[in-house]
Amino acid sequence: MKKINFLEKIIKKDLELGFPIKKLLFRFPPEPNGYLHIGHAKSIYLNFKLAKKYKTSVILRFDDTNPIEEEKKFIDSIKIDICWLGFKCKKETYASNYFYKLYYFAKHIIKNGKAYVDDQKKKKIQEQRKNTFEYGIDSPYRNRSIKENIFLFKKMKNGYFYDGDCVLRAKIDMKSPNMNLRDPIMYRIIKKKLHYRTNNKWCIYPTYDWTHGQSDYIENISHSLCSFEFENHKPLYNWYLNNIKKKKLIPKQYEFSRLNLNYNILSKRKLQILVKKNIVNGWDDPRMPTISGLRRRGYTPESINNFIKNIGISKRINNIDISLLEFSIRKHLNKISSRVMVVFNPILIIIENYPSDKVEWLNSENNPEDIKKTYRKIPFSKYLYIENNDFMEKIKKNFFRLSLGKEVRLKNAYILKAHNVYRNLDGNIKSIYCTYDKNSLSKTGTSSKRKIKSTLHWVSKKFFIKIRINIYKNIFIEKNPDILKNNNFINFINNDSFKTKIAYAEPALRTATIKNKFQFQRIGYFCLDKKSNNKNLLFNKTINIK
RNA sequence: AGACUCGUUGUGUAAUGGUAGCACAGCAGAUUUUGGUUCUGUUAGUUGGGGUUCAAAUCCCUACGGGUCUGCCA
Repeated sequence: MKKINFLEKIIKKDLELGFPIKKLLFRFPPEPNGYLHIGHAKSIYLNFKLAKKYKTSVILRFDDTNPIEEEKKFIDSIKIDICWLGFKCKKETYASNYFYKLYYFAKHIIKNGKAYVDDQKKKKIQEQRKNTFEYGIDSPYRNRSIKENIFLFKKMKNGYFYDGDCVLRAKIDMKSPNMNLRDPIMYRIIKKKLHYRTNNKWCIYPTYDWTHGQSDYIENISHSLCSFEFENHKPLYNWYLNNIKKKKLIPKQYEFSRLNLNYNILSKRKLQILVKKNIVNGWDDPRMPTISGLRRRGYTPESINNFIKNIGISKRINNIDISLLEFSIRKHLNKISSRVMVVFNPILIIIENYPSDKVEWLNSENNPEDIKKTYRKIPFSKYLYIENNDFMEKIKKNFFRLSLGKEVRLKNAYILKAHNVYRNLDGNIKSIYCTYDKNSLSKTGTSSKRKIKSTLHWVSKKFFIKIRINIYKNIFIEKNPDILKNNNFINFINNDSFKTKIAYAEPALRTATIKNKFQFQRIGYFCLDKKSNNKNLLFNKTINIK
């Protein structure tokens, strides 16, 4: 039986009660003030999957009501990210398309005596609003005549006032326990920055609360799904809708819990602080939980969508462990990535019974998970590098790799036996003298009966290429960086979250492209960074192998 | 302090009055030319107290705990 979340249940019930299925319509309403992050992926996935299930669609609506914060570049990035995640919107709209309609609705509300122009300063209004355990007090301008309000609202719109001089307020209830209903602001004057779309056409801008429900109404959205912080806004959402003309479908708002990811912060505003303070290198820094950051890190759309699917939708506070995300990406990358051999901390192997001028180009399988087998050639020679920590001089319990007198398999090559080590003057091991069994080549079957417990990756000293690798760790050292509130998450920055390293890779990596995903065998998953070039190959570590 | 809201193994999420299940993580074993993958097994849960009922995670009461709200942000 398929799991069905509480929102699907609500919709199912609506349909059972007679709501026409053809009128189902959803929306995704980002504000273009930053890049999308994995929390948005949850909302995107939810809406698009519902739309798909009921054969309807999703409108992408840019909630662009605050010119101070918003920019065109964010619009572009948001569209790219949604597309990359694999979703297609029915159409793309803008709240700013509805500024005139909203103005008309506002006049309607004023005419019904339900809104007024308040000449007080911001601070005064805030004082009068009081707090959650004290009644607010009415503004002295609350009972202006309708005629005067209409007159003043027009003057506001026509630019007679300056930023902060006055606002339009809904006349609801200054004593409401819900602060959102204590005469909320509907319009404010913003002249200090022009809107990136409407330019200087408007100097009054509708607030989120005033805009959102009406935009849903205009677009015939049936179910307006948002995260829990808007829960206390729902009575206001409904109040506004009840106070505009209603000839048609009234949208309904439902809330679900936003995504919280351990060791991460999922708030555009907070992520912006990381960008502005240069704690990270831009919105697409591979440490960022942004869609663009995850993409650059090597995450696939499939892995992100699968992760979102697995965590589900509910109304309770959730703290998702990062291991769930990691599981998703490993699962997908295991299926699709090409296996290659890269040595991170090299130690030299000298094969005493292998001719010094001989080179064998050995066949090597690209991906054992792939049904259609493909192969590449890797060079084998007398001098090789293996990982430093794959060798231990003395045999130790639970250590299956190379030690003196013991045999290991070299991946795709021969069985190797270590005999001696050569030390530097400082006592560190410089190289390991070994012999190989020439009848033990991989897949030839000759020595395959022999029980070899361990298989090592390696590169040829003569043919390896140097690559640079970016290695990332969690950007925060605290599981819940928001624990102290007040933007103190900065205190928990992990100063050790980024490292770069040189490694020795098999020559096949020279032809890597940005679309390829690699498994550096026994180490992890990696992909080419956008800053890589032919001379300096640069890789990002996506995730270590388990 | 109030209004609204949410409490199910370590983490998520199902079960809408009838066997508390699934995924991740953990642990154990098997397989393996990646200490990966795969497969098998396994540990662990209904916040407490009362009530209704043949039967309660589910309904009622109550206590406790978490979250949101005092922007002219969204």
